[in-house]
Amino acid sequence: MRKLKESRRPEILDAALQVVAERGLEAVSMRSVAQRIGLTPMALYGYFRSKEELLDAVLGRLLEEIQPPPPGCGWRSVLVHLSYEVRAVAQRHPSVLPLILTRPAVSPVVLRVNDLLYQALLAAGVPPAEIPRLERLLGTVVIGHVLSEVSGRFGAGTLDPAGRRAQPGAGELPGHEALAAELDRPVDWDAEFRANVDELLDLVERRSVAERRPLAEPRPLAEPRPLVERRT
Amino acid sequence: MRKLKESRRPEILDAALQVVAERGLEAVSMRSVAQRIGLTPMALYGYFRSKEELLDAVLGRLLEEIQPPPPGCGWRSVLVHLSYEVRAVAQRHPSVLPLILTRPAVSPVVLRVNDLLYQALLAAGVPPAEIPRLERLLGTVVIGHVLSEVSGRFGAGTLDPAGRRAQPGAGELPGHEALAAELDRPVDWDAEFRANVDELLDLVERRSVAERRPLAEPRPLAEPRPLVERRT
DNA sequence: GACTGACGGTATACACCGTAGACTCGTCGG
DNA sequence: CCGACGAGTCTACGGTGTATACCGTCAGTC
Repeated sequence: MRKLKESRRPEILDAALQVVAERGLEAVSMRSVAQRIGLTPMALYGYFRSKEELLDAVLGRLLEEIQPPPPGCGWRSVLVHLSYEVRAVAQRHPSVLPLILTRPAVSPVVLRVNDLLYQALLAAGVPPAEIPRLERLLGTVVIGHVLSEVSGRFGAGTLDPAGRRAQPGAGELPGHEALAAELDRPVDWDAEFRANVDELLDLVERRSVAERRPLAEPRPLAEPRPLVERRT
Repeated sequence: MRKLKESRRPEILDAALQVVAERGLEAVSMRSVAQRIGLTPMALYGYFRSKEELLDAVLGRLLEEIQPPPPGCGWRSVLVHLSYEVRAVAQRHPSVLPLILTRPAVSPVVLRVNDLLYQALLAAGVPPAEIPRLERLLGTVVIGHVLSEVSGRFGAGTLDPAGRRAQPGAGELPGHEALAAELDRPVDWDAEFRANVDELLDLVERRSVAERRPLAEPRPLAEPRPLVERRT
C-alpha cells in the first residue's frame, strides 16, 4: 500500500511549528515550511488548500495539547484546570497565539473543551440560560489575558510606567500620578492570572441557583443582581 | 511657508482606513494606500518609516475617535461609557480591530484612556494595590469581547450549534446536548456585552473599601447610552 | 507481462508585496 | 542667479501565495 496522503500532515504541521518557534509567525511561508521537510512549496497544497488552512491546522494541533482534567474533581477544579492548561499551551507557543483570535477556530477539539466547560457550569448549578454567556465570558478572559500577556498589550506599555508618565504634558495624567507607586511595582503575571480566574469563578458561583454551599468566606453583601433581560 | 510634511499624514491614514473598510485589512498595502491618493508607494515612506508604523498610526487614529465621558458623572458611568465607546469604535471599523492585540498599542491616546480608568477606579474606592489589575481585567474583557464578536470567535462556531452537535460521534458532547435549547437560541450581543460589563463593574464595586454606598441603593437597570454624539 | 489510473511531487509562471537607492523636479532663502 | 532642500518618482531586488501543467512511480487489473 502506498503511503497515505494524510500521513504527512502531522509532519508538515511540525515543520510549521518549528519555523514559527525559531523565526516567528510571519516567517511562516509555504516555501519555508516545505523546505524544512525537503519538499516543494506546491507539495503542501496536496494537504492544505491554502496557507490559511494550514495555519488553522497548526492552531488546532496546539489546542490538542491541552490536557483533560482529572476525572472526578469538582466543577471549580475543572474550570481552573482548563484555564491553566490554556495558558500553559500559550506559553509554550507564544508566537502562534495571535491566530486564536484572528481565526474562527472551529475545530473538534474546541468543541470538546467547550463541552467540558458546559458540563462544569451545569454541575455548578448555574441556570442553563446563563451558561452560554458565562462560558464565553470565561473564555474571553482567559484567552484575552494570555494573549495580552504574550503579544505585548501588557508589555512595554505597562512595564515602563515612569517613561510613560513623562511623555505627555506634566499633570495630564492624574490617575497615573496617584498610582505611581503601584504602577512602578513589577507584576507577577502568574498571580494576576490566578486572581482573575478566581474572581471569575466567584462570579460563576454567585450565579448558581440555590447557593448550594454558602460562600465559604464571608463575602460582604453580594446581592445577586437580577440579570439584564435578554430577548429576541 | 512650504507645506509641512506632516500635513499629509491624516490624508494617508484616511486612505488606509478606506482601503481597509472596502477590501479588508490584508488588502492594505503601500501600493493600494498610495494609489488612492494619487501617490507612489515610496512617497509614503516620507511619512511613515514602514508599513508597520503606518498601521500603528491607523490604530491610533481609531482610538482617537473614542469620546471622553461627560464631566461630572459617577465612576460607574465613566467606566460604562468608555466600554461602550470602545465597542462603538470597534463596530465602526471591524476589520482594523485585530491590530489592537497584534500591536503593542502604546500611544498617547491609550495613556489618556487608561488614566480615565484609573481615576474612575480610584473614585470607586478600590484600594490602589488592586487598581492596575482590575484595569487590565476590564480592558481585557472589553477588548476580548469586542474582538471575539468581530473576528468570528463568537461567530460561526457558536451560531450553528445544531451542526456542531452533529459533527463528532453522537453522545460525545453531553454538555452541548443538555444545553441544546439554550445554544439554539440566537444571541443578543448588545445585551451580552452590557451584562458582561455590568457584572465586571459589580466585581469592582465589591472590591471597593468602606462600601461607600451599600449597593442596595436602586441603580437604574439600563445605563442610558451616553448622550454625547460624535461628529467624526 | 503490459496497460491504466491515480497519486505524490515538481517546475514554471504570474501577480503582488515591502522597501532600498538613486533620481527628478519645484520652490525657497540668500 | 544659485545652491540647498524636500516632496515625490522610478527602478529594481528578493520575497510571497498559488494556478497550471507536467512527470515518475506505484496498485490493480486484464
